Amino acid sequence: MPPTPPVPERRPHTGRRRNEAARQAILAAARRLLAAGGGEPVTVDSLAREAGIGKQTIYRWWPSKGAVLLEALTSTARDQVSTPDTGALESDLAAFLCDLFQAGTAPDNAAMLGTLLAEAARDPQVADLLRDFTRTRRGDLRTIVERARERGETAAGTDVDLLVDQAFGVYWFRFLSGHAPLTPEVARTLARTLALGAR
Amino acid sequence: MPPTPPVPERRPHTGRRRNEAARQAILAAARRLLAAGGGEPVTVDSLAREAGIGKQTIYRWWPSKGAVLLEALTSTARDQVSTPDTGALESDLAAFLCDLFQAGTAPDNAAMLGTLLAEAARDPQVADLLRDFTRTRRGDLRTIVERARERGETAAGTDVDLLVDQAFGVYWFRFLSGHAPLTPEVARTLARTLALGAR
Amino acid sequence: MPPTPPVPERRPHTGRRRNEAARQAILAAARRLLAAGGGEPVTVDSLAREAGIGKQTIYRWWPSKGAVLLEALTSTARDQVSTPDTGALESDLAAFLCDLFQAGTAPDNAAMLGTLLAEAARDPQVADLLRDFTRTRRGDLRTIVERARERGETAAGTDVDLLVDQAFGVYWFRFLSGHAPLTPEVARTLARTLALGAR
Amino acid sequence: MPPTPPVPERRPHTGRRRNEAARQAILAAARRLLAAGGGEPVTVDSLAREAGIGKQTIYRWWPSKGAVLLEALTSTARDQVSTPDTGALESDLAAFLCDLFQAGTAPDNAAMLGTLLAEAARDPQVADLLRDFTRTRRGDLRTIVERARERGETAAGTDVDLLVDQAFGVYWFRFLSGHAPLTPEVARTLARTLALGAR
DNA sequence: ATCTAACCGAGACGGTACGTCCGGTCTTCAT
DNA sequence: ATGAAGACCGGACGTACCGTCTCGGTTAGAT
Repeated sequence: MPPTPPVPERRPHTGRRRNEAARQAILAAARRLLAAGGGEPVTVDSLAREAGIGKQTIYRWWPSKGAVLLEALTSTARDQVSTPDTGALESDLAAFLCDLFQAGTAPDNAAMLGTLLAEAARDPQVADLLRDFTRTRRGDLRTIVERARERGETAAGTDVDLLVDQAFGVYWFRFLSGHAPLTPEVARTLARTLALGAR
Repeated sequence: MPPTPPVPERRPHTGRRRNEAARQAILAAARRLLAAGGGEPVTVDSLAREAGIGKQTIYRWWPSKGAVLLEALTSTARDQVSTPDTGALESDLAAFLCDLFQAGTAPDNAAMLGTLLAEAARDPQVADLLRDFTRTRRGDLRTIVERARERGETAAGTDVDLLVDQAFGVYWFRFLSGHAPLTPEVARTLARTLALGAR
Repeated sequence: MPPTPPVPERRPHTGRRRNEAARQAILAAARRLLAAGGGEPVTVDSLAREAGIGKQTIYRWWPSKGAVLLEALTSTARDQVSTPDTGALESDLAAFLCDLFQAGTAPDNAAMLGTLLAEAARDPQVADLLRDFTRTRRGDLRTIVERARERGETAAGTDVDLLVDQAFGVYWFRFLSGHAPLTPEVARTLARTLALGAR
Repeated sequence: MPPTPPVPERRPHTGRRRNEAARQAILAAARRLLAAGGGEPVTVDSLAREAGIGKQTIYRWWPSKGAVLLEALTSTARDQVSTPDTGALESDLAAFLCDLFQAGTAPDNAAMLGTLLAEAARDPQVADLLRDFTRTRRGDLRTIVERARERGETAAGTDVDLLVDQAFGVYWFRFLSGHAPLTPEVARTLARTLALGAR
């Protein structure tokens, strides 16, 4: 079953200059297919068909299929997680992790991440892009912890990177394995544990 | 007393039996290819050739290539990590994590896991098997924490699952992303942090 | 659709001595499958299943699959064609050819020959056997012509082999190509032409 | 006169066009492999490798391997046999049959036909194509006989189709069975016999 | 107003791996 | 020893997908 019927709004050829509409059509199609669930792999042909464009148009602007999928993912994920500043480490962490868990468990995003990881594991280019993506996210969390350190909320020897990786580690491990939920309750417990451990 | 045996006349399997040597040859070949590094994907043909068997023999006993790879991995990993019992949570954790990190960063296993994850991400059956595998490993770590609880080393409200997932989370996250090392030093720091948080 | 349900009559294992019943079961199964039409290829497995025997039993008594098929065919064809002796070449030929054409156009035999030729064309052993078979049939026809020669019905320089091959050639060519019928009428016309040419 | 062309707006085929060079490379490779002798079966992979093309390109344009082989054969055979016009039936037949026998026994063509027949016998589509091919060849021979009839060289009741099939029948029967040669001498004898029988 | 070069949808191309099918051999247990 | 069952090796099959190339057509900007 096709995930969604091809959107019939005809994009005009622009010629000469890059057609932004085509670019957006590709990203939108990628999001639809990634989110479609069912685990059907997103092939380049299916992506081109869903977007109503030619395969070459994909390869003209992205180095590989995975790069498209990653951009489709990050362009939506970017603004779903904030870096709150409540003045206390635990509540900052709780807010950040609640957002993270919620975004990661939304069916669409979950499907996207899963599909994307499949690509990353075999396509080194995508793995690099994925690493870049997680670097950015780790940076967000680091910012929160650094602010707490400046407020004197953390002990001297605290390994900030390790703390950050404990948080993301729980998230990725449970997301990938699916053996335990990623509820707001868990987020709060984790925030408390981490804040406690940092003191 | 009824004359028929209680077992409802199981058909007494005629025909040639499964060749255990072939099974072991396949698993051994899978281990060699997974560990070969270079990131070359393990194809079914290469696996059959390396093992000196026919492709059909693979598909007769495993549902997919990934299932073979996973079994090859788990059958070796099982006995590379111990569940130490030093009498104190922190040192138990440190010992366990040192082993875990070491096994996970040994070039062979690292290559195996990476290759395997690629299969898992696209083959749901392999993903299930991988989940089973991690469940077993989590059980080992849980055992350590439970023992500490019986010794009264953990606070009442400690979320054991969360503690376990923090440990494995750091491992998997760094293993997959490769943004930070998995040294014994990190293992000891993580053990201290987790033991502290559990109190 | 299976050609025919496996015949349920259980043959007993005899042990020690060759089981003629198994041999006949194999030939009968071969005939059923060859005649089944539909063009489904007769595989060794399907043959064993249809006959209710093991594959090894086939290879114990025949060198290859094709040899079984050929024997299945010849053992039926042998007694469907006679070598009449009416005292005149033309009527002998007509009788022989009528029989030949009739046997060759019976739906079962037609399917058998077609399937068999497929095997012969790729399996040299079968090709040899098929050659032997046609040699026998050519011999039958030669006998008829030789008798006519003894009666003085043929000219001195008549190439008997060529005459025989013209008869069988028409048969095989039309049988294989199917572009024209093999009716008794054609058989009689051909007999007249050949008898005329021999004079 | 209507402004629109009479052709009812055929879809104007977009996309890259069929590569005639690839087509010719495939046919040439098929001819080489068919003629290679040794009886090695022509596999699709070997065909693709020999032609330097992908397997899919074969399956895109031919329904099966056999169809390729047949086209490879017919495209060469077409112009190896002529329809002579010497003014007399017997000499016309002799010339035609000499050509036919010579072409059919040339090692290259013989190997081709043999290999091809194996395909034809199991692939109905190829069988159809083969039938078309023989129809064309029969047409050539018919032409010769028709010309003789116009010259009054044949008796009234002559069955032209049967005469033609006698000629081709000898050819195919001996070619397939290989029990007797297809020499020019045989061709001339057959021509004399047939011409005689037609009078 | 014309030309031209980059863009577009479509889809054929070379190539690699897949999972299935089959032939002929080998092994197990029962008769 | 023979037979039924069926696992085994080897190897061809036809399909799916990737990333590239080529086709006719479109259009922005240079001439």
